[in-house]
Amino acid sequence: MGLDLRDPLSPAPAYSRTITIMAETCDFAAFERKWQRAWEEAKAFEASEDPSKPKFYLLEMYPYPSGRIHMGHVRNYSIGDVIARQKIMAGFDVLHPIGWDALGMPAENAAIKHGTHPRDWTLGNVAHMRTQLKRMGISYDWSREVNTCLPEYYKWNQWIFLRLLERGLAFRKDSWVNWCSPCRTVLANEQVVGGGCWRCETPVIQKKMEQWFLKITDYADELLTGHAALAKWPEHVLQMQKNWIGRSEGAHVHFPLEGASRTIEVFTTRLDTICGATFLVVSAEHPVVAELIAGPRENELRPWVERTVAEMRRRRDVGETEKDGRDTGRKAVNPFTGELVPIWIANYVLMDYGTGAIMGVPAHDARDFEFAKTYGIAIRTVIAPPGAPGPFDGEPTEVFEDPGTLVNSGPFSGLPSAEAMDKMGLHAESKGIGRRSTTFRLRDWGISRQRYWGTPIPVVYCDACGIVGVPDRDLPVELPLDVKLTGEEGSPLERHEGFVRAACPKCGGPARRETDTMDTFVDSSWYFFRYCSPREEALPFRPEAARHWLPVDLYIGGVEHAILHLIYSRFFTKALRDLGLTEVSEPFPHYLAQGMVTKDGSAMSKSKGNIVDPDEILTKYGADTLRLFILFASPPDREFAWSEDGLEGCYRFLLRVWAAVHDNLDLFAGGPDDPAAADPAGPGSRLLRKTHQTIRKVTEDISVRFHLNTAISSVMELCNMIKKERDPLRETAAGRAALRHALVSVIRLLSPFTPHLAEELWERAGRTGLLMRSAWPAFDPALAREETATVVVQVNGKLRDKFETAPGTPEAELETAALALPKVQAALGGKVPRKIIAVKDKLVNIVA
RNA sequence: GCCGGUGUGGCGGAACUGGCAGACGCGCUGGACUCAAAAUCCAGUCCGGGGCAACUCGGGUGUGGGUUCGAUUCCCUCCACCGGCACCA
Repeated sequence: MGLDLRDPLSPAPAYSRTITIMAETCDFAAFERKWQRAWEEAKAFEASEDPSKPKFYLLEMYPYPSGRIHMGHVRNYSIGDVIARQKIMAGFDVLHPIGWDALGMPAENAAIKHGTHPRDWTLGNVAHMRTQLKRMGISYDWSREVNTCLPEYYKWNQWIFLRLLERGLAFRKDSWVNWCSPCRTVLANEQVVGGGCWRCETPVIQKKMEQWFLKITDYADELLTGHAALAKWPEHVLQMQKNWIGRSEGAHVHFPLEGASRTIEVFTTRLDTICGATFLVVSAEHPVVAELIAGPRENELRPWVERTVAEMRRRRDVGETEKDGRDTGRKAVNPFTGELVPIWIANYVLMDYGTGAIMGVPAHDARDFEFAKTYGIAIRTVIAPPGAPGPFDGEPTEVFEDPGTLVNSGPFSGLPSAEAMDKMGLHAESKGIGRRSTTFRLRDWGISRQRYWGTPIPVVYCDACGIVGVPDRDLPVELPLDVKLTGEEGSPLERHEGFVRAACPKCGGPARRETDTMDTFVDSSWYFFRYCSPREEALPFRPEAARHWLPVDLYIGGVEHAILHLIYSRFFTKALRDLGLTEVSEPFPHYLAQGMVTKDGSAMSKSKGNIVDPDEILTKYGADTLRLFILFASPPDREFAWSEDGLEGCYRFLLRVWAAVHDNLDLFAGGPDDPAAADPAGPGSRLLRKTHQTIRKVTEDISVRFHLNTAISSVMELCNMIKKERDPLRETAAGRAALRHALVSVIRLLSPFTPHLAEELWERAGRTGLLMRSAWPAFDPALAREETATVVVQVNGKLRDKFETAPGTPEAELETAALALPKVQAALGGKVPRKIIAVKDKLVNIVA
């Protein structure tokens, strides 16, 4: 070989080879466009819903149309494309859709800044990004494209909302909510990350507002138990969701208030420690506080309570603060011991978890211990550590939080913790003083947003009828386009008279329209259903279409949505199931969490200034090189480090493939590739075997392990062998057949990764019809089988020699052969083997 | 603090079920081609020692231990980094 590999982006040189073949310039730019057009004309990627084929629904997270695609998108969509294309060739009916998560604040902020309309800004971005994705050659079924900012999409957000409203799963609540000042809107708990806004990182403050919520907590238990069906999710994502849902088993117990008819209810996960409850603490925000402080000390306590409440609201979500409390002077009865215990108000008890009140068991809870030490409250041991001698009547000097054996607990003394919790729960239930129960950390999903560019919440407020849902026939409630976006406080919709003023659908009287819009995570919670029947006009999606396609067979996307989108979507799917629209309970049984794209050690970001723009790379190298590199440099679920040198290496590899095919172009003149013409025992046998081993490896790496990087390296290995063995092989007919078969296999195996180059070489090798329409290569296990096995010989575990043998040679023969090796004898140095371990086709280890 | 993940050459990474550590690529070194450079091609490249040499000896997968004939792989300890949760009773 010795082909001239010119820079394909320089003008085509009139260059001829002196050997046998005309060198054609490898013009990526030209043939990438050519094949993109050919696929489009052939509708090669439109899902057929052909019942004779097995279906495969492959989904990648749809992008927010921010303006341009970034490397994270390139990676996500390149990974998906390899799998989609391989599945298509393997005979599946593949649904591989794309759309736009097109509502949201950036559009509105851009509009305020640049005086454009969010709609124009968004649609402009969509148009640009669509051409970028097409330039990447991703195998999307563009006929199913959805765009959430169009009324034809968000109409169905409203429809679903109304169904949830009818079932009480959407409700209005006046509560403290997370407020982000720069974004001028409320945020859901999931959207507060480390105390700050998930978008702009500004610390959120608490505001009391009446808001719309979706009752995700109704599904808390199922969201957790559903994990059993998610065996193909990464462990850490399940763990994150588990933490987020925060299920705790325990008991609710009533402590009667002394001198009153009411009780204070607490939640505990350690009912076994209740006899050690020497005080009660209520959150400073607890409604009972007003009653507790009423009386002579009110003037003393009220200012402290007010200060503490203000402090707690400001500090919410920012870690531990010093414990501070006040004794109310009031007492409650411990229902298990009958003792009177003091009631304290403190800053360390959260109002929105459990009941907002706890029993203080200082001997067995570190926080209560700290509090009791500070304020001199009695501490009593009720759980003995295993094997501890006792007695347990004095005050302990440290906390013991593990389970143990009950002491000082009346009739329950002597029981182990687990058993005591059961018995004491039953006791509480029979006496009517409490019940065993489960509590969750998960909160209902606040979906109201005080911004313009979102789905209008379809309700009106009528003085006579109250909250009234907009009737289905009046959907969509369209977002008015004639609004003034000024960036002032309050929703622009509030100031839009024509929008706000409405007639009550019930009584016809004057009514006011809801001006909040929906969280955009509502849109993405069901978009994968819409893809199944994207132009459906009677329902959000056709149930039969959903039945055909759902669940999504493989979902690919970044892990940053582990407890946002991925938990909301699971909730929506269950809610839609309960509405009778689908039968699936889990939308994504298989989730592949793609790793981050980094450069110089940190994630690509504007603030770090380490962004590489895919457009630049596409212009310089083309789509195939970019795709290949981003898939080759690391496995999909790991971090990916950008490197221009590595990219260059992939580019060179593709030129070598181009050269290898052109250098042997004469072999393809004789008709189709026929592996039978290659002789498994003849001159091309090594290459033939390597070819079939490579087909096997690439097939498995793509479809079983998703190790796309090793799939690519195995094709590289095959290319290296082709190059090395080319000249002698061309001497014989069998050799030429093996060479041709290997080259054709390289083209076909590369097609999911570098589809344009593969199509181009397929055509140049004389094949007719699209490579995409041809079948995925099958491997012949007989041809892939090694004809010899290498047996390594160790002496005392150290490698000393190796030899070749026929596969399946019995262990006894291997032992004899190994002992006969001179190097082995030398290593033994006359010592007599004590033991010999032989493993068929693998090794002999001689222990002396 | 609790939970989860990761740790392998100069770099990205490979080794699938406990059996040849470092595939493939980058980078680097030397050579060919060239007036020269680039590109391309060929050869080498875990570390250390010995040999003119085909070679040979020793060490080596974050640390320390364990199980095993044999450990990157299984178990325990510790360390580092990344991520989640965090006064959740």
